[in-house]
Amino acid sequence: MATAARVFQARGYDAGSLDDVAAALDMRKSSLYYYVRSKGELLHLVFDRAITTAIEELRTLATMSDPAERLAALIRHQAVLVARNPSLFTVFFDQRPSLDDRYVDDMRRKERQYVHAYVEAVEDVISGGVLAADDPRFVAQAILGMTSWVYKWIDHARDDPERFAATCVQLILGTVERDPPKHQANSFD
Amino acid sequence: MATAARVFQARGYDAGSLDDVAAALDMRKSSLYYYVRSKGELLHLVFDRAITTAIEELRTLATMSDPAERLAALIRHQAVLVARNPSLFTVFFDQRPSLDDRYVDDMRRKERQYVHAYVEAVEDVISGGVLAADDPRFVAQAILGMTSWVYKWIDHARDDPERFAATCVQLILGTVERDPPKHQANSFD
DNA sequence: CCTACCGATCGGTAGG
DNA sequence: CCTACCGATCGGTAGG
Repeated sequence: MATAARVFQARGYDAGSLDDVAAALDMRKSSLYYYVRSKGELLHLVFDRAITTAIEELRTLATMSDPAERLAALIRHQAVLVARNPSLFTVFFDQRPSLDDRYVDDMRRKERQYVHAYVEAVEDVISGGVLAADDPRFVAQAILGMTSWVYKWIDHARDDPERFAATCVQLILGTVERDPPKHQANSFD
Repeated sequence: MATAARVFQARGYDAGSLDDVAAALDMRKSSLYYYVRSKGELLHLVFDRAITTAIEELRTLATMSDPAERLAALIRHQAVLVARNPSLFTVFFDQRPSLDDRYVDDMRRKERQYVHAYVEAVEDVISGGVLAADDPRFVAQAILGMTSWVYKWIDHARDDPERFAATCVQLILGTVERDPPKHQANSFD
């Protein structure tokens, strides 16, 4: 899946052939069919890995009681997760039109649930008075955009995911980070 | 170009065939070759339209003297531009791997210049004390992410680009918008 | 996990 | 701007 993600990131889903994926794994194309039924299933496996990883780590964070701390954790979560797995999320975010129709409903459902966690955190922070804004959905999408976008520009030679995450938290919540919590290494790239 | 952008947005560049583009224009595929030399050239035309439109409107905004006002204008510019032309910018942002190698250097040059205008505006606002942050590049990319991301989720039936733009400005600069400036209608979708 | 191969799609051209 | 057509690529299968 990680190899497929890298191939699809570099060439796009259609142009990235199963011959390319197999070559990167030092095998022949037909051998891949021992593991997957079709190229479409392989793409779905990549999508599923992305959304499942994201949701699993989110679940524990969503239980934090202090609204501002919870939102800060969600912001760091998305920035660090995407920054650490650029090829996985490049495919997830940019190859949506190639995903087979039979998977899209499930994917959209999980994504809506994901966005909802951010909307809820934003609402809680707004009612606590830490943040002023009219539309929590706009704020949540702005946050998801500023953090997710990192896969488009991050250069691992110079940019530290944790430092970028801290910048995002500061921009939204206006507080300087003192003791950023440790994130577990969770990279597929 | 607008039709091609819509086809490539819906199906992706490779899966969106010239037969599809031609059908949407009520012609035959071969007729397209009167206007473009190749499918790759058509894609480049879409890319060029996106970056050129973005840069042209940016040029006038970049001359504003007040740093905070200038940054606010840049934020609104990107949010409204992308929100109004989702198919154009979906192709521009997500079909990069399909762009022919001979165009990528030019595109990256223009993009760097574009990002630089945001970095500069952020630096000026920071030295003015309106915003506190260590790395202007992180802040600029965060701003470009929160605004550009709008093409992924905007629903024109319920979401107003200008209102979202105002939310972004408020999140970054913390001031409530009173009299948002009118933007010219500039939509290709 | 391999070699050999088939069939559909699709970018592109000929010629009008 | 059209009809007719070619050739390459590539997902997928047969059979081992």
